[in-house]
Amino acid sequence: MQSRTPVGRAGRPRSAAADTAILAATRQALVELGWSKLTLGDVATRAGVAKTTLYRRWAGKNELVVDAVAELFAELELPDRGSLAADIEGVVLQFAAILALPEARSGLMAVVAESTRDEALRARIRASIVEPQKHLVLEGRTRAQTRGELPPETDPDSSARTAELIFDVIAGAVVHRALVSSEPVDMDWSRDFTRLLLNGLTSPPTT
Amino acid sequence: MQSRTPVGRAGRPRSAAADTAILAATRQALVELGWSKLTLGDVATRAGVAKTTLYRRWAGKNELVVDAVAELFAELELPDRGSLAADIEGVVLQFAAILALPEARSGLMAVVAESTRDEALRARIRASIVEPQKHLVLEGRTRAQTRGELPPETDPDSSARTAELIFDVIAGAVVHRALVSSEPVDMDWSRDFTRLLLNGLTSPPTT
Amino acid sequence: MQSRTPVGRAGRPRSAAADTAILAATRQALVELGWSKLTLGDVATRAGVAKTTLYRRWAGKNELVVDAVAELFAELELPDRGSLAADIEGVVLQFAAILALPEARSGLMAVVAESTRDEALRARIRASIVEPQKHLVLEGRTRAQTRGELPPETDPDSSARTAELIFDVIAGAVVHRALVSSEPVDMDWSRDFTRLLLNGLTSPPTT
Amino acid sequence: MQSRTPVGRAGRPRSAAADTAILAATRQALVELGWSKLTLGDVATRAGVAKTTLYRRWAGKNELVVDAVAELFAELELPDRGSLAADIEGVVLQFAAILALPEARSGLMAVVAESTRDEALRARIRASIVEPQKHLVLEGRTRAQTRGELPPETDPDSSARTAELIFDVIAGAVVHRALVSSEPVDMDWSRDFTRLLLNGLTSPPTT
DNA sequence: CTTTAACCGAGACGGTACGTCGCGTCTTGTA
DNA sequence: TACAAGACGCGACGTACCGTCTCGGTTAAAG
Repeated sequence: MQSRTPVGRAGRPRSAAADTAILAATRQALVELGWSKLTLGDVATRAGVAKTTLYRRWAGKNELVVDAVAELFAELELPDRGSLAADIEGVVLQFAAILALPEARSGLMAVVAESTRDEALRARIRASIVEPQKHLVLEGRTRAQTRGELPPETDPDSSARTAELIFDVIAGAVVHRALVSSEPVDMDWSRDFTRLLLNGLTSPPTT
Repeated sequence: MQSRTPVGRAGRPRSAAADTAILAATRQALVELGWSKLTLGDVATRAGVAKTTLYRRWAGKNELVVDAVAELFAELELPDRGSLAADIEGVVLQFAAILALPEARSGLMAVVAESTRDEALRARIRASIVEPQKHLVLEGRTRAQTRGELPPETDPDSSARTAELIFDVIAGAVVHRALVSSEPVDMDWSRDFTRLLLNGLTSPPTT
Repeated sequence: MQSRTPVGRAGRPRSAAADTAILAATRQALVELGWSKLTLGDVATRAGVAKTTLYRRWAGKNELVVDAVAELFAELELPDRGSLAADIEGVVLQFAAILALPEARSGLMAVVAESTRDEALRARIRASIVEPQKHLVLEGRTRAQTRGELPPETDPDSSARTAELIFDVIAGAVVHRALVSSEPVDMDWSRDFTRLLLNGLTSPPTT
Repeated sequence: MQSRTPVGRAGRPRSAAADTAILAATRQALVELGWSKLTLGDVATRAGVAKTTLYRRWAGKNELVVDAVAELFAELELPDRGSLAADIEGVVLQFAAILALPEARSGLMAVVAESTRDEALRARIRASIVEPQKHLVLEGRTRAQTRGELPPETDPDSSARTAELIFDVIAGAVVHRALVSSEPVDMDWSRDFTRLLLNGLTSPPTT
């Protein structure tokens, strides 16, 4: 009757626990059902939450799955294994381990597919999942330069372009091997791939 | 493609025109609506065909879209441009041109996503879309060996493994650049990528 | 592919049994739940029918309940009990018996309430429920005139107006007694009411 | 009307203005939306009040609307127009005028419909809306007896029964004419009805 | 040149999920 | 203790597609 909202917050605050429960439930549903049979009603039930609560926080299935999958990739890091080749092999295997998780396989490609017609979704995927991994390439290069395995950068523009290129090559090759060719990304493949990346086609493999 | 009226059977044969019309309608719907909003009822209407006719020939949306998209990739070939580098750049640009088509972008990734939980679908995608392109790698290598740009094969096992690896690297990198990073696969990128593939990281680009 | 719809009917015809089952299920739900807790989903389940089938045939809850209730009133008739007074008493008791059914009580008033803001619904109620009963008044009057209990009509306009008036008085009084005052419409009340209707207030009851 | 802060209670007292604002908002919403589309959240907003405040005072939509509608009928009275017939015609027209208000039409029948399955609601309607009007019948009869238009009462039981009967006949007929037959309750109809009520069917109208 | 079996269009059917809306309750901070 | 604000669990809404099932009508190869 008198009102006058004095400052920022009014009303009951959103439950922080709900977010956690919903994202976990989403991953569980991805494992059991896969992307296309996952329903938001089912996720809500698993999370012990009402469907409306879910819709209040995410615009739809796509956005929800992006967030759920992003948490899986957040743990990637670049351990120092002593040489550039060993560092690359290590990160390739880590990446492959994540792609072996059903919740990642099913969810990741589906949102990428959806993003071909939705610029906002594409941006969200890049911001939440892809960009945060690019530091791996930059760190790896800096470390290799420190070791003297790679020459220092001269042209900053070329430097950035090359980093992007390497990222696309590594990420693309691993994803294609794992999800399209459907063959294992194991230590053998990782070694072959790394040798190709470092030496190129014209320096023949020395198997 | 998938049906063919059984031999020596009485009764009215299936309309051949229907197959063509349905696949064309599917691609048109992919362009206008994208995978997730494409409905089989709508495809049937566009094709001037009853829903039953469609279901008599395809098991579902996934199988239909695989066939519709496969026809897009069937036209890829390896023109002889005089050098291994030029051949690779050429095929990369051709591949990118197909991935620029909305019906390919939207459909391809979606069926790959679905295939993460459906072995039969995965096999169908490989048989219809992926495997037919591998000859590009084999032809390119043979041609390069003839030219003396690459040494001849010694170990047949290593030879096959390397071909698979190169295929995953090329296809994966282009797809990742085009659909995930969402950056253009143009002549510049194609040249950078080919140089990396041929020379490797440790032979620095000479831009 | 060839088509040319030759004549009237195409496609699978609607199930006649479904209509019957749906209306019966509606009345059962009215008995158990009442108007406001009746849901179309529940009616569909009771009828062993999909919700879509129900919506294909009725625009909404209102229209459905009108049809379901109309069948209850369809059985009203005017038995010849020998005198105008006896005839009126008989029809009043019949009417009251229907209003004693929970499915009639709950449904009838609710759709009348809804109809106060929906001209189409109001017309449907009149056409399906109300108008079909007016012949009771006309038959009763004709019969009474034949018996010499009432004078023959002179002015056709006045005749119609009076019939409408009598209908409103009888129907209104019984409904009000049963549903608003919530008192029994039994033989005593029926007799009192009939005496008032025939003799008026100024000819005092001779109880 | 229904609440009243308990005596001798600590804490902030309930706002009296809120009750008024809520009931007015309810009537306004009945006019604009009708019973079935009226929502308590909307009423609260219109009244400038939180939903909790509303629920603290009324159990639900039914109770709220009964109170809102009751205020409309509270103003009915029996002006002395000189004769029994004129008095009846006057009260009939007054009653009809209220039933012409959208907030009364829509609200009244709806709560009556709801009351068919809710004894407490039925009692509330009678206590708040119906019973307070019965004095009109009693006053009218007394006045007519004073004038000599009607004989004095002899049997108190019969007297009460007749008053109830007349009330049901008048209220029922007017409601049926206005809401079901959906015809105007104007001076002509009022005169016809009054003549029938006073003289009965067998004393033919002298139009 | 007729069978006759499979085809075809249309569209109704039993389902499932959608995304929204209102309910009545609760949890905040402020008065 | 009341109050405004608004999140919450719940359940129904009406719609859209799914994949299946009648229908009546057609069409080409087999008899």
